[in-house]
Amino acid sequence: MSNAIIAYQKAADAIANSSSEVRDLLKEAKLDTLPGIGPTIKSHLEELFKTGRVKHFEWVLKNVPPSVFSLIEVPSFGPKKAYRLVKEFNLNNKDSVIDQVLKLAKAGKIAKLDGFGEKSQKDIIRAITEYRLGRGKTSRMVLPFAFEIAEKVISYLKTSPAVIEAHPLGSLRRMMSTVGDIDIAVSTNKPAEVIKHFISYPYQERIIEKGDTTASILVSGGKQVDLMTQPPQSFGSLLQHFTGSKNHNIRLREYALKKRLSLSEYGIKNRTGEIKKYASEKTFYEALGMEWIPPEIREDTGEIELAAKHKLPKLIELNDIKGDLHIHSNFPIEPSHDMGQNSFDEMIKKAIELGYEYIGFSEHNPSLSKHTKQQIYNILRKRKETIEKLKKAYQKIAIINLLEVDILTNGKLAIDDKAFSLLDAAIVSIHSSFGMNKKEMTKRVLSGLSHPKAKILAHPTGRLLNERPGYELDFAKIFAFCKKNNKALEINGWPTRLDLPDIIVRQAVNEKVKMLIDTDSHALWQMDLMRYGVSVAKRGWASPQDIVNTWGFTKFSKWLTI
DNA sequence: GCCGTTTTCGGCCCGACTGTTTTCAGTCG
Repeated sequence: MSNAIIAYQKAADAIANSSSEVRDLLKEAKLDTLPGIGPTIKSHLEELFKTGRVKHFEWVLKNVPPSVFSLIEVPSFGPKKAYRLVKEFNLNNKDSVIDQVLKLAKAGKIAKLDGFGEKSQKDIIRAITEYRLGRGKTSRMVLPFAFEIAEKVISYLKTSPAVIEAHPLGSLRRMMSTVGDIDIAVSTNKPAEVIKHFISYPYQERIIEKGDTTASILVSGGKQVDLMTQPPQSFGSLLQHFTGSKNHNIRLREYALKKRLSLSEYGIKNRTGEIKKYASEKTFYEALGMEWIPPEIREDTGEIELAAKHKLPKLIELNDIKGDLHIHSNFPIEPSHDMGQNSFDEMIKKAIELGYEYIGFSEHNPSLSKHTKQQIYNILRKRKETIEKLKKAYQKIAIINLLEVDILTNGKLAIDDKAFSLLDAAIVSIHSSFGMNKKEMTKRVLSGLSHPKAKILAHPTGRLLNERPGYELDFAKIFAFCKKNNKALEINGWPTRLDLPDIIVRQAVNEKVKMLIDTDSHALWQMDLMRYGVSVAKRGWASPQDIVNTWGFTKFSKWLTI
């Protein structure tokens, strides 16, 4: 592949992984701060945003029929094969090109081309037929769903004495918010025994494939789980390779090449061609002169350079969390949105079990349409009385009287100042009119956050994974406001939210904006979902000091001004 | 086209798999 193509792909990747809009970077003349964007691509982007087109691209594309791009959509067709077929048979209709290729293959005309044969022709028929059936396009699972499937399989695997270690691989191990495949690596000296144990998994629906060292099963729910085994002496290299990310591995190999070392899933090859195996990832990274890099940040966004200097930050861990502030009980608040399923008492006991120093209750505000201001006040007064009693009853844990208050379309909050006086502090959030533009939405959010008791902005982007992208906010403005006024942005651990997204967390960390991690629990069991919020924070390079609910209660309550 | 732990020039990740090959080219992860 041409090196210019690689350069363009790297640039595209940098833009996709940037937390800022290209348009904004352009405006602030910060475009070439993105790695992979140099003078040429920068000037192309400037031209694109100024005139809506790029002369250079038009010149390049003049010789590439659009039908080539349609054909590349089909797996097993790359640029070379697609271009060749389009040119050879003069297929210039981008809408019918795939059908035409299928027809040509069925008519036996493709096998006659130089470099093609009967087998390639059959492959083409199969590839297009599968593509037409929509295969290989299964949507990615949200992280907690995939993680729990993997966790069950892994704890089952560990019941076999032949299993020395077992870990998830790929995006699952890196704790990305959505996950494609569930792959698990097992360290063992008895692969046959492990495979046999694996395919006997009680929740297995079907064995897809069973080899000497690998196997795949379908588990209930229709998800595929792949297993690969490796002896302990080479387990580290395998784990490292299949954890990725692709970009992390590429950068790591480029780095190693400079030391005349070549990396692969088998180990590290030195200049004499000898391959050294690694039992652990720690020794693998150490052989490159680096400290071990947590999987969550293996995305080639600076972690390799810092690991080489042994200067990676200390990332937040689950046991740093000292309280959960976004909890919906079943108190009869007659709310605007979903009510919780469990009582204050049940949820407090669960928080104690989790070892928390404090817990904040934050049901939705009473519905505006069904109540007068006075009725809302009365409900909240009754709620405050109940919580005050609980504060006295529980010595082991501090209880905080919060509320999740809607920011209305006009930027006003759903309860008035009199009602606010009944609260310790409030979480504010958007639950309506998602269609507002970036400028209006930013204004609305900042207006809501400006109330002195509004300390936390919940699920800031409003996204729902696999459902909706969320609204747009001007995060530069939000960050500046939060920093100036001592507000915090929430990292919501709800499985389909995971909001803030990790790349925005990273930016908030850089801007020294405070955040906190909540579960948004509406039931007891959901209070265990904290670890997914923590994984988002970790992927955003957050340290304990960035997250206010890692603070002890004294410091935390001072920040909350109660 | 981009970039800097041998560098402002000379490189650019690695291996599996497949097919058409007899030493390689394309696609994929």
